[in-house]
Amino acid sequence: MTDPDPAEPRPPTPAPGHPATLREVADRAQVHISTASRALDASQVGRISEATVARVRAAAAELRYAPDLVAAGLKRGRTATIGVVVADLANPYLGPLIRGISTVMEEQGIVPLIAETLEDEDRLERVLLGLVQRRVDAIITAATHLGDEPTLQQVSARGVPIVLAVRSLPGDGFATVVHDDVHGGGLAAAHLARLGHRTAAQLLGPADIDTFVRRSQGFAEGVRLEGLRDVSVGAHAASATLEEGRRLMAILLDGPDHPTAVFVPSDIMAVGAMEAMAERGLACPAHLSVVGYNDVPLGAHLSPPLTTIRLPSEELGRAAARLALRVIEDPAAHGPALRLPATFVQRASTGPPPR
Amino acid sequence: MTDPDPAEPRPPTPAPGHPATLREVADRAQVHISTASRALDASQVGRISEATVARVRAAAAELRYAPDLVAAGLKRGRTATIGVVVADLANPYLGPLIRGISTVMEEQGIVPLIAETLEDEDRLERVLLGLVQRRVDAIITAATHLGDEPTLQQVSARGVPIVLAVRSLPGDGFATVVHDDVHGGGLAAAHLARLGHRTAAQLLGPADIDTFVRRSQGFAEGVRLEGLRDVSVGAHAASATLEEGRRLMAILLDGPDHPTAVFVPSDIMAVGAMEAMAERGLACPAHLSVVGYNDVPLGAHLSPPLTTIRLPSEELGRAAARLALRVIEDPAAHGPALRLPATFVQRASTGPPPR
DNA sequence: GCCGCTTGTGCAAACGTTTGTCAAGATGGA
DNA sequence: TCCATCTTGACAAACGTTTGCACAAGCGGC
Repeated sequence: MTDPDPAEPRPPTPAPGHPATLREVADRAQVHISTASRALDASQVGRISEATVARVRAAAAELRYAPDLVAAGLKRGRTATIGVVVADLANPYLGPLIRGISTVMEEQGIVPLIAETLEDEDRLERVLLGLVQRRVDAIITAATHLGDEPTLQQVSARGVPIVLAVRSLPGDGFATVVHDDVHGGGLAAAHLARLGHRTAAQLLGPADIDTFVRRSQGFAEGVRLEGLRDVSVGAHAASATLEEGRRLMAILLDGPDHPTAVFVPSDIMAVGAMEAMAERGLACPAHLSVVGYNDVPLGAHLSPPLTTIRLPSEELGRAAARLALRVIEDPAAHGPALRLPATFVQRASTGPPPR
Repeated sequence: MTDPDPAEPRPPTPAPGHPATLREVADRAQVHISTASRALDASQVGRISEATVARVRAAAAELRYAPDLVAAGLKRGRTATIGVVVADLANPYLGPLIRGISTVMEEQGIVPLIAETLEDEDRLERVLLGLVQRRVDAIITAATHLGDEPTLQQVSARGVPIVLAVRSLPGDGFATVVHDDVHGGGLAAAHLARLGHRTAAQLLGPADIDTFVRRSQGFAEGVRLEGLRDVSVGAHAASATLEEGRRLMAILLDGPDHPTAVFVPSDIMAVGAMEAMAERGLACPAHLSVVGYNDVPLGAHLSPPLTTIRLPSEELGRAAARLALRVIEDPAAHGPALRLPATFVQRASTGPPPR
C-alpha cells in the first residue's frame, strides 16, 4: 500500500503513443489484470471491494483507458458490431432506415458495418462473407432478391443470425420485418377508384424483388375488388430507376389500351413516367393520374406534387434492430414476420379522370 | 503420407456448427498451423512448397475456411475496417459519398463502420471513441464543426489517422479533401450578375460548419467583384433544413431592402425559401431568382427546376478513401488539402431581374 | 479453537491468428 | 567426405482481453 516513489508524481496523462492497455491499468492500480478487468465490468463489479474498484477506475481514467473491443470480441465471441447490407446507398430511402437501425443499436453500444450489393448476387455473397469474417453479432439485410435463400442459409449455418428488413423471402426461415406493401398497393387502387377512374394500369418493378411483387399484388387485387379494368402491360423494370420508369410508361402509352390512371411502384420511377407523359404532351393529372410509392423526400415539391404511399422507414429500421437484438440472444426466437402499415398521401398528381 | 484411415473418407462439408478454424485446416492438411497460415497468405506463400500449399488450400476449401478477421486484427494491429462518421444519414448527399468511400475500400477488402453525429459534439466524441475502441485503421469524418480540432487531435494521438472529408478545419493538421466551395459560391454570384441582377442577397448556413462559411465567402466575394449590391441579412440558419430556409427567407422578405436574386447555400433550404416566397405571393424566378447548392437528386423536377451548384460527392468519397489508404501507410504523408471543383447547373429558378 | 462460509483477489488458460526464429533435411561444391 | 547453403516446416510467443477455478483471509457458530 505504500507509494512506490512519492518523489515521482504519476503523470496525469499517458504520453506514450500507444493506447493504454488493461495490463497498464492493473499495474498502476497495483492489482492483478483480472481484478482490473472485473472492476471495470459493470456486471462483475460486485465481486470486487469498493476500494479496489475505485483504485482501478482512477487508474483507468488517468491513463484514458478504453478497452480494446477487438480483443474483447475475440475472447467473448461478441464483437458489438452488426452488419447492415443494403442494395444501393444512393437510394434516399435507405438513409432513414440505417438511421433507425443505428439509433437503436447505439443504445446497446453496437456499431453497424455497412455493405452495399448494388443488387448483384455475387457482391451479396462477397459482402456477407466479409461480415461473417468480421464476426458481426448479426446481419440485417435489406438487399435480398427472390432466390437468395441458399446464400443466406449458408450464413446462418455459420452461426450469424440474420434479419430480413424491407424485403422478405418466402417461408418463415428468417426473422423478418417489412412494410405492408400489399396493403400499400391496395391503398393506391382504392384511391383511384374513389376518384372515379374506371380503367387503371400499373408499372411493374423488378420481378425478383419481393417488395415490388407485393405492391403489385396489392394493387392488382385492389383494382379487381373495385371493379376497375386493368390494362397493365406485362413488362417489368430491370431496376427501380427513373429511366426504367420512363421506358415502361412509354410502352404503356404507345400501346393500344390507355388507362386514366397509373400506379408506379416507386416515386423515382414515377418521375420518369411523368417525363414520358410530358414527351407525349400528356398532362398530369389532367390527362392521366399517377400515384407513386415511397414518399421520396422532396415529393411534395415536385411538379406536380406526387400522390404516393408513405412507408415508415426509420421506424422499420428500429424494428429491425430490435428484432436483431432478440435473435442475437436466441437465434430461434423470431416470431412471424412483422408488417408495418403503409399510409396514403394525397397530393396533386391524381385527380378525377378526364371526360 | 499414408492416409490415416482410408475406410473413413473425409467429409466434404464441415457440418460442425462452428466455423472452421485455421487449426482444423492445418490438422486436415497434416501440417503445422503456422505453415497453414503461410500457405494461405499470398505474401508468404513463396516460403512454402507448392505441394504443401495445394494441400492446405484444398483442406481450407473443403472446410469452407474463412479466416477470423477479428483474431487476425488483434494480432496484426490492422482490422481492415475504417470508420466513417457523418452528420445525418437522412441527408441524400451522403449516400453517394459513402458509396464512393466503400467502393474504393472494397477493393482493398476494407469495410466501413458508419456512425452518425446528428451535428452533436458529445455524440461526435462518443462515436469517435467507439471507432477507436474497435481499432479501425482510419477514420474519415464528414461531420466536423469548427472547434472540433481538440477532439480530433485526441483521436489522432491514440494512433488512428484521420481524414477530413467535405468539411475542413483551419490549419493543415489533418489530411483533407473538400469541394471547392469558395469557387462554388462564386459561380452563383457570377451567374446572377450575368443575368443582369444588380442587387443580391445570400441566406447563411450554420456558422460553425466550414462548408457554409466557404460558400458564403465565395458568394460575397463574387458579389463584390461583380459590383452587385449585397443586401443580405446577418441571420444564420441553425441547421441546413427546409424550415430554416423558410425562416431566413421570411426575415429577408419581411425586411426593408429587397434583392432580385438570392443565393441559398443548400437545395433543401432553397425549397423552404421558395415556400416563404410563395406564402407572400412572390413567383420564382419572375419576382426573385433563387440559386441553390448541392444539386439534390430530384432538383431538376422541382417546381421550378432548381438552378444550383453541383458537387461530385461520390468522387469526393473515392478521393477521401484513397487519401485514407495513404495515411494508413504513413500518417504524416498527407499533402495539402485536395479541392474538388464545383460546377454550375442552370435550370429555371433563375432568370433576369423583374423590371 | 475447529469448521464451514463468505468475500476478495490472483492464477492461468483460453479466443484464433501471425510471425521471428530455429532445426532438420536436401543440395552442392571442394 | 565434409562443410556451407538453401528449403521447408515446426515451435512458441505474442496480440489484449475474459473467466473458471483456486486460494487466502476474515468471521460467526458451535
